[in-house]
Amino acid sequence: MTRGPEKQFDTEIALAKAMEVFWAHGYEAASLSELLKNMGIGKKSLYDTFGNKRSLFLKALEHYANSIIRDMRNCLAAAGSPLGNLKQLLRNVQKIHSQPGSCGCMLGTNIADFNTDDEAIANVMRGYLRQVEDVFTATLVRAQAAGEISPDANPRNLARLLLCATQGIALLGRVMDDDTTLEGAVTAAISLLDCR
Amino acid sequence: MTRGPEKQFDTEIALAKAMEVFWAHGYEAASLSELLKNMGIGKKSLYDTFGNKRSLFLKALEHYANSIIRDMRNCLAAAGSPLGNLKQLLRNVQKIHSQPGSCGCMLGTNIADFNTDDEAIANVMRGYLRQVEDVFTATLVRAQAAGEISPDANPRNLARLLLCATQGIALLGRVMDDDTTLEGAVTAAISLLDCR
DNA sequence: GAAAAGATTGAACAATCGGTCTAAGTTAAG
DNA sequence: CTTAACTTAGACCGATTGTTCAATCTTTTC
Repeated sequence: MTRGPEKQFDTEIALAKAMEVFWAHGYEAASLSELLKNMGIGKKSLYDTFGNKRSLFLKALEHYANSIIRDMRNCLAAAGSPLGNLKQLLRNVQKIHSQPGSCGCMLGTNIADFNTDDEAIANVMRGYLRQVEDVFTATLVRAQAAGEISPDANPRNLARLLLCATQGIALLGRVMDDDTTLEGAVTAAISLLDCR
Repeated sequence: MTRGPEKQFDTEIALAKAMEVFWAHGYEAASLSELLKNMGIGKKSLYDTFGNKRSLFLKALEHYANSIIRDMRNCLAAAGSPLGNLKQLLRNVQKIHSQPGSCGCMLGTNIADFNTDDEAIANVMRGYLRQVEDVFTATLVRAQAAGEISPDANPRNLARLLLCATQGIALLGRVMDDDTTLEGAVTAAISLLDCR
């Protein structure tokens, strides 16, 4: 079997810690020294385990995206009214990003941070954003089938608007010092969804 | 009077060039070497004229914000229906950020780029965002007075939603390779504004 | 105990960062 | 022409970037 000592750190925990750093500061501004400090491992261990900074970031991004998409699905697939669940989700988004020290969505922050012509990263980002859009769409389709939103509404386009709006909310939450802006935006969105 | 040779470059043009670099890459990723190359001046001239990188950024940000807020006002204050003007603005936003090579909104990009605890920068950002919100609000108030949107609507909150949505649109435009997402989002927004 | 395999530490790498400063060049006033 | 004021290009600074690597340590197998 394996020879030599076991790893002195948990790969998953280290990855989660790395994710926090990339989340808070974005790819470029997340320095190796801060990553290492937060992950609690040495340089060589990082490179042996995760490759390099870029592939560590990709793994952390995957960890993040899978996590929030799972949470979204859980929230929106809850029993009861699809529209009610959607409203609840929007309120949750508002609450999370209104908290002081909130650092936005890791996807959005790094869309801004990465060079726009980095196609490899852009493709990964697009994939995750598309998943979010799809989750919104599926919920809106069910809401429409249940008669909760207008039969004339276009669920796919509505989902795209929700995607843009939530990304904007997460972004603005990074800089706003009170929650009136985010609260108002979500209130307006909910009231528009109710208008049939 | 003044002695010695005149400046060999135009301060305003150099500032506009600096703005382009900060716009495309964000504060951190905009290196001095690229700034100097694009501005076409020497290091010493930059530091003598603009102070340092940070104050150059603040001047460039001011230049950008004043410019887009002026454009917004022009578009929304045009003759005719306030709601019609607003729809036109949203379509313009979509078109701009759908173009290949689009690098988003300089405000949004740098909200993501800057450390969240940099209060000085955050305050400047908040000021500009608030101005955008106010322009949206004023237009919606006029649209409401003209009976173009529901008398029950809350113009301030609607403006906050439009602020978040447009920031999200600008952000996603950086990474999207086709315009279906942005087109759908704006279409949904316009159709929601029409729902009374 | 010897040897092999894996993990860790920390020194060193070249490159680049933002920023400073000296030396040279240019122009206007006296 | 001299001199003072101003601009410019570019060498230079220490610090930090991401990355590599040799040496050391620890544990398991034979």
